[in-house]
Amino acid sequence: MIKRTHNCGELRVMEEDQDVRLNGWVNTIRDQGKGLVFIDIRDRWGITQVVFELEACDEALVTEARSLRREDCIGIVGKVRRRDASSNPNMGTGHIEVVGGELVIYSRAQNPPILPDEHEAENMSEEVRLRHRSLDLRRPSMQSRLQMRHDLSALTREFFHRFGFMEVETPLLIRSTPEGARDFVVPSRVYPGKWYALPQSPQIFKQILMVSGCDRYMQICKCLRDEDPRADRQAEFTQIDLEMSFTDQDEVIKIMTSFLRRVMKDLKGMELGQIPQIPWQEAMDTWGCDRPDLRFELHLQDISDLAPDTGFKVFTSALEKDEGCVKAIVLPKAAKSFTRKKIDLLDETAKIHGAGGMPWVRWTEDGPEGGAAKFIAPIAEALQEKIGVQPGDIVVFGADSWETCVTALGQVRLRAGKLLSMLKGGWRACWVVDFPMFRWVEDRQRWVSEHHPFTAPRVEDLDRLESDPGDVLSAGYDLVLNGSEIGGGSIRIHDPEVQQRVFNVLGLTEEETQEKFGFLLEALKYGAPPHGGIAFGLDRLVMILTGTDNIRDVIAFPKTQSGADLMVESPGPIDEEQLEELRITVDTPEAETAEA
RNA sequence: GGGGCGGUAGCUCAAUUGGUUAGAGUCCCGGACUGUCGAUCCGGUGGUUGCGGGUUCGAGUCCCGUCCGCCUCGCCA
Repeated sequence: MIKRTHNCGELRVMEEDQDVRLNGWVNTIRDQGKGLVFIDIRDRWGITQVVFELEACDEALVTEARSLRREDCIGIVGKVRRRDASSNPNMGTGHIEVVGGELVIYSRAQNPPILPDEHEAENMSEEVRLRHRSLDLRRPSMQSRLQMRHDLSALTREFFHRFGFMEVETPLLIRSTPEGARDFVVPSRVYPGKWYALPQSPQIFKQILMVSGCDRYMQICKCLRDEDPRADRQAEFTQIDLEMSFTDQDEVIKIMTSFLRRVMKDLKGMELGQIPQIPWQEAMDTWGCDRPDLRFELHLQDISDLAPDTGFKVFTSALEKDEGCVKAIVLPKAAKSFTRKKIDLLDETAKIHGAGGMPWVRWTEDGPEGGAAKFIAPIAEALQEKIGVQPGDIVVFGADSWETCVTALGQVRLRAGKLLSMLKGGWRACWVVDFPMFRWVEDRQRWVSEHHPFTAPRVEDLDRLESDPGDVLSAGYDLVLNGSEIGGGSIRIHDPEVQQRVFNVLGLTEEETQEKFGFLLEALKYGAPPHGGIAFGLDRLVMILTGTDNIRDVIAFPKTQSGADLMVESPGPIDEEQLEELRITVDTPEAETAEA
């Protein structure tokens, strides 16, 4: 093997006339005939042009170089030469080339199914890319995403190390607990019929570490939730997880704010401004979403007081509902560019998210026009006054129970923001605070935690925990960047009595809590410090830092939407003996097992 | 579990209303070329139209089922 002196991205005119050795892959071959051939050699750091010519070597070497094919793995020895007239300003190394004097072919490549070529990758089906991931990852853009991920991990460890955090590993094989997402489970061989669960997060372990006196814990850890993936969600994902003792909400927010600032500055050269704190109620009322995208306005405005005067049945019947309301969004100067088709898109968005429809009007010098104009006409003046609509604008309305109304309009807002190209540029973060403690779930006929069952209720709400659970706020907080939730945490319950009361509200009997969470309640008994923490979604943070909207692009070996790894072809079958050893019998329809 | 889009050469795509031997670019193979840089030019190989069934004289195209990928609703404390 040729031991390299440089990588393929670093040679400059400064190294002129130096003898160098490079290792890498053949990116392209430009064969000019019997006496001249150009080879672009690529490694993780870049691409360098190597030239084999009769003036510098014998014919046999040129012939061998001409036999190279894309993705052959090679090493070369040569001399750096300045390229004057023929320089290529598009490449970092474009002002030099290496005149080849020796060539070692480590490994010839069969004709590869896909080429690590950015031009082609733009159109390549993801299925093919995932199946041949080793080749896909050779692409510079994929390499740079992996690099960004590494840079973030390295910065994270360094940052928290300096603040006195200690990285502690927590187990992967734990026990299944109620609440939360569906668990991935692992059968026990030693205890047939019993199962481990893979952690949805190290939540309880990090709390126990606080009880153990670790004081400040952090971990970059895998979390697993057996739920359907999305474009920004994988069943298996990575969290930056941390927990602090003797802390409060303000301190956690302060440290994490400076962490995010540092990330943006070091990795993107961006100064992130002040990060406002927005109460959950305000976020929902104004943005229709608990993770508001502050890069554009299009606020939801309440017009419930004007709605009765319209005589519009959609409005009046909404107001009759429990917590019914009517809200409006002004789309400034949209009248011209918004065709009926775009309005229909917004209407469809509203419907998908639970609204019956989305009334709208176009505003002209003479007031409302089109859509629901005849209903809006009676309140035109008051409405103009209230929401500041101008001629040339479009106004869209939502009318329903509060939750349906704001969430549907919140989605309409996002869609409209995209259609109006308002999402460009900028980094806007906010903290969302004052979350409700519980949410009533109609299907299950019970309260569930908005955050998780270990989140502390606000002290002032403690005595209403049982009497009015829906009204209790928690000491929880989410960090939102450009409309994406990148972190969430809370101050935890450190009083076993309060913890038991919360479990009770969630409908867990004392027996059940003892069985499922006994170890936590036990630990809290022996002097638990006040503590709290947060978990950051590492994958999502890297997505934002690398500007991709596909989480699979920031994970080296991701899974598809049905949880398969197309490269290793997991999940796969296991041997009969393995099943027997685990005392597991499989009961699947024949059709499914026969298929392959 | 529901909705939407898609699956044709190794890769990216085309194929009129159901009609001849399923085409093109690229990759690959062969040839030409001493300054290319998404090299160019000439020639060539390459197909179970995801899979199974049905309708038809005839199916890439129509129907039914199924598998896979992407987006999305539910779900994701």
